[in-house]
Order: sequence, then structure tokens, then C-alpha cells
Amino acid sequence: MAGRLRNPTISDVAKRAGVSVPTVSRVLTGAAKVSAAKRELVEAAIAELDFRPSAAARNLVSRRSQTIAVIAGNTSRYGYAEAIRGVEIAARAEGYTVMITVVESADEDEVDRAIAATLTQALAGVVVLKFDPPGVAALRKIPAHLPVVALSGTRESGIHQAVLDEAAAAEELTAYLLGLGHATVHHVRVPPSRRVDGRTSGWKRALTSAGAVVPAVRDASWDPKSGVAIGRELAADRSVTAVFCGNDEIAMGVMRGITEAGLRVPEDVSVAGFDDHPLAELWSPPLTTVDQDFAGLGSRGFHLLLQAVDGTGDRRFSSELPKLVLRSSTAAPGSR
Amino acid sequence: MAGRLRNPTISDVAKRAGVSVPTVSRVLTGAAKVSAAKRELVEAAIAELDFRPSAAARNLVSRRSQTIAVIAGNTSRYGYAEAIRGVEIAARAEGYTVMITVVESADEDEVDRAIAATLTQALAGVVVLKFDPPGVAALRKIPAHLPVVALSGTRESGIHQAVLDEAAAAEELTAYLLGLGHATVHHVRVPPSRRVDGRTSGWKRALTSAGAVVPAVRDASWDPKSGVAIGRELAADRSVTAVFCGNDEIAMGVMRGITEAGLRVPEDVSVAGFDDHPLAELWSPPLTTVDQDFAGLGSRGFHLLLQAVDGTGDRRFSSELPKLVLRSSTAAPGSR
DNA sequence: TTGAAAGCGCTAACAG
DNA sequence: CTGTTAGCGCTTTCAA
Repeated sequence: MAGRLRNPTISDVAKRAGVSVPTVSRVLTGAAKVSAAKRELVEAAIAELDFRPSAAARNLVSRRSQTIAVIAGNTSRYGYAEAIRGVEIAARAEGYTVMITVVESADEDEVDRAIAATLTQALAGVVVLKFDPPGVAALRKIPAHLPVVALSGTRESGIHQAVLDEAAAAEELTAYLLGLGHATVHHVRVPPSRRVDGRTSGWKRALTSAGAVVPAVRDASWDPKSGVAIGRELAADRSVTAVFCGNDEIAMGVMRGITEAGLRVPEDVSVAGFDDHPLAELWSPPLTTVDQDFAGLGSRGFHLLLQAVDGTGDRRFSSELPKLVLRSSTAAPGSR
Repeated sequence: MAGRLRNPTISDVAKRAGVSVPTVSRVLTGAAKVSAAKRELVEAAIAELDFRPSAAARNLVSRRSQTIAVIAGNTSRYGYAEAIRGVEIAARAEGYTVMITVVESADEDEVDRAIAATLTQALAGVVVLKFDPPGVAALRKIPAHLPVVALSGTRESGIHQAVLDEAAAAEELTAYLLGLGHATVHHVRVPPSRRVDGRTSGWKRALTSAGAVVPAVRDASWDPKSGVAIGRELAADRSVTAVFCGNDEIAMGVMRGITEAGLRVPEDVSVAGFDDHPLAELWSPPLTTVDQDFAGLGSRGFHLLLQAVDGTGDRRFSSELPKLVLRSSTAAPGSR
């Protein structure tokens, strides 16, 4: 088979179909009426040549694009990966293509570089995973003329955003633990996106409104192993009977630390996580957690963006309440 | 602040700097010499206007692109997400931008649609995650003129590819288990990308060369929970003392099934996984597995692609041997 | 309904 | 070293 040197262009199609270039364009875009006869000719030519319109040329002339960018601090962590997947699926269904750009730190230079690289592309809009400081920093740098939606766990005014109401869910989970009879609930936090973190504030709210002591927050990194040491410390403190962790992976680390210290979960200490990671159910004991529909979050975010892009609709928020998943890593306090 | 209606163009910059458009282009691309004086003028104008060259226009005229596409059957599973992250980081370092397109099934129509959408973009090349049937199907559909590299676990001729030599690693792991004293090793397979699967063939090779019986393979889905039922079945068979699972998540499911059946790991049955998932180390007992550097695979794949794109170099393969990680889910066979 | 003409923002020759 | 001239592949006027 003789290798074609270049892709067929619209004028190749026009020539082959015996029509003008604009006519081919019309059947491509569907923007104007074309007689059935010519349309068939054109479609046949397109199929024969395996013609694909050049997005570059289209973007250039129409000043519009069918590409969106997703900006994320990470792409492989569970919640992030799922949210990206949700955006991608929703986008694909609407004929959009997605670019992904990772911003690994909130360092100004790095953020600038990443954003600059992204913005050279012709973009219809941007979805930012505002889950962490890099996400927050990136969001701030997006030029005002570009439609943006943020995906996050805490509602905030002034921007379009899809949220999972983490604070409400964390409050519910903490209240559940208190209801079990625990005097208070300790909290291990994952790196927060800003000063306030939904999971942490919901936890605090529940304790406060129940009149319980609010223990000092312990900070873990994103690495599940960072939970192990914290778990050991917690185990050493005899007053600790319930721990709420910022995510399931940290909860798993904390449980391991507690177990290594010779205590049992949930008999001695109850441990709850957040996210409903696919392995949470298989853990021993199965983890009480909060089911966060990250893929749904991504999908809602994309639709919000689409609305902003084509001006159909004026919704700025889409919020959803994650739901509690009660398993056996939590129980009423024992003798300890 | 008065919203600018459109982005500044190269001619705005030229006007402001008092030079011609091609001169601006020259400083942008660095393709030709420009006097220091004019260069400074141009750079100042670029900064003042916050000008960013349009990738669409550039691609159109130069027939080159700084964008690559990653085609994957999934984006959120551990190995996939890590490989994509590796590609993205390597690409960004070289000034490339990455698009991601998901092909959820090997269904011909779906693959065609996804590829078609991707190919309208101006692409420098494509990286395909050939980890599963959708990946294999997608790879077949990429037009010959586009540089492609496949990421996979099994070396194959005729295409550029970066591989993690799974067969060799699986063979090594199986041999290790046999060396512990197990009469044979059972195998739970994750959905294979084609008829032959590196992990499975390595396992078989080790058994055969040791003269051990090759038990029937059991198939799991990608869902870790699918391992649970298989674990129970395995536990019911008194001849089973060692199990090698296609990935860590399935191994975790299998371990749970075995435990639920009242047996202990590793005293009654040894279980090994594959991939070294971040939670493998925290599992109880910590999982013996094989460390697969998926991010490194992605990075190697990108560099292979880059080589093919700019014609520097003629390497077609990059192979690496994953390494065993021995932990306590495996031990010498007990009394059973 | 259709074609001719213009031009999107940029880079690639080509003179000078 | 620099400017002028073309033109990438497409969509969008504008007439007919």
C-alpha cells in the first residue's frame, strides 16, 4: 500500500465529490442546508478518503474549540483519577476532547509554566481539581475570559463549581461515632487545600454541637504510610477510642499503626475513613467510610462548564451530599 | 478592569514592538537570528500584552504539533493512572502537552469513534496503553503515518514499545514460591490483553521448568471483590498451598476469601500479588509482590516516541525487569 | 442551495 | 539580520 504523504484536506474531498469547498464545510458542520444529492456525494468522498477535518484549522477560523483542559495536582490518586475519568467520559459524550495538565506544586513558577503551556491550546474551557494547594493556585491563574469550573469539597462563592459536600458528610460521620458512645473523636487530616478543610470543619462542628472536647488535629501526608506512625501515637494515648481519618488510605495506615501497637479495631479503637476507596470494603476489618462519587463530581463539573461555554443555562453550583457507609471498623467504645 | 475582547495576536506584538510579524515569530521559535535590540523590544511587547501564540495557527502552518495523545482503556486503575502520570511528566518536561482519550471497550464502533475524535487534533504522536483488549484494538487503528509507541507487559515485534517484562518477573516470583517448598502454585488471572498474558506465561514457564503440575487458571475480573469468591474456592481445595494473583487488588480479594474460609495467610496458604500497589505494604499480612514502575514505563514510552518524532535515534524497544518485593504473605508450606 | 472571495494567526520561503 | 509575500485548512461573509 502506497503511503499517503499527507492527510486528505477538505479540498481533496471537494474535488472528489465535484462540489466546492464551502459545500463540504456545510455538510461537515451541518450549519447550512445542502441538497440531498450533494450531501451524499460529499459523504461518500469523505468516507473514501478517510477524511478528518483538521481541528487546528477549525479552531483557527471559528475561534472556538472542542477541547477542554483538566488541571490537577495529581492524576493517579484515587479521588483525582476518578474525577478525571468522570470529566473525560462526560466530555467525550458531548464530542469534546480533553487535555490534562498536572501542576505538582503550588510554586508560582511551576504553576505559571503549566498554565502557560495549557493556554497555548485553543480551549473551550477549563476544569480545575481544587482538591489541594496546587489546584487552588492554578485556579487563580486562569485568565478571566476563559470559562472555568472548579471541582472541590467546599462550596465557595464567585466561581462556577461542582462540589461534594464534605463538611456535611464529615459532620454526619462524626455524629454517628459520638452516637455510638464515644466521648470524643480524634481526627487525622490529609493535606488541606486551604486553611479550611471541609472534612475537618464538619468534624469540628459535630463535636462542638455535641459539646464534646475538640482534640488537636494530627496531620498526615498523602502517603498512606504516614498514617502508621500516627496510629501508634494514637494507640499510646489511652483516651483515644475513635478516630476519623481524612481519607481511607490514611485510615488504613492508622489502623495498621494501632494494630502494631497491640490494640484491636474496633474493639479498642474505632477508625473511620473517607472516600470509600475500592479496597475499603476488603480491608480487615472492613472500613466505615463515606462514599464520595468522584466520577459523578467530574461529570457534573463538565456539564456546568458546558453550560457556561454555550451560554445555555446559568447554574453556577452543583452540590451533592456523599453518603455514609457503615462497616465494621467502628463500634461502641469498649473497656480500654 | 476592561475585559479584552480577544487574545493579543502576533501582529499586535509586532506593532507594539515596531517590528515585522516574522521577526516576532523568529524570537518566538528561536529559529533564526534576531538582533539583541529587536529581540528585547519584542520580548517586552510580549510580556506587556501577555501574548501567547496560538497553537492552532502554529500547528496549521508548521504541520507539526507539540501535543501527544495517550490512549487508554482506563484512567483510574493503579497501573494505568501511574503510566499516564509518567507520560505526562516526561512530556511536560519536553514542552509537550498531552491529550487523553479513553476507549472503554474493544467494540469496533467505540474504538473508531474514539480514535476519530483524537485524530482530528494535530498530534505529534500517540502513546497507547496496550494493557487490555481496548488498548490492543486501538493500537491497530492508528494510521500508519503517525508515530506510535505501545506500553505493555509483553514484548512484541513490529512496533515501538516500552515494556515491563512481566513474564520474567512472574517466572521469578513463581520460582521463589516453589523454592519455598510448595509443590505447585495456583494462579488467578486478571483480564488478559490477548491470548497470551505475560504474567500467566511466566508462571507457567516456572512450573514447567520445575516439573511441577500446572493447575487450571482461574479468571478474575478487574474488581478486587471478584477475588473473594475465588479465594473461598481455593481454600476449599486442600491441595492449594500457594497462589499467585495477577495483581495486588485481586490478591487482596483472594486473601479475604481465604481468611473468611477460616484459613490463615501465609500459614495455610501463601498469596502473592503483582504491581506493588501503594497499599500492598499496609495490608495484613503485608503482600509479597512485584514492583512495577509504571510511571517509569510511561516516561520511557514518551522518550521512545520523541525519538521517533524527531528522528533522533532508532531505538524501538525499552525493556525493564520489575523486581520482586518479598513480604510476609508468603512462606514455606505448613501442615494444611 | 451554491460558489467565489476573504481571512483566522502564524511560519516558511525569498529577497534584500 | 530583516521585511515582503504566500499560504497552511478551514469557515464565513456575500452574491448569485
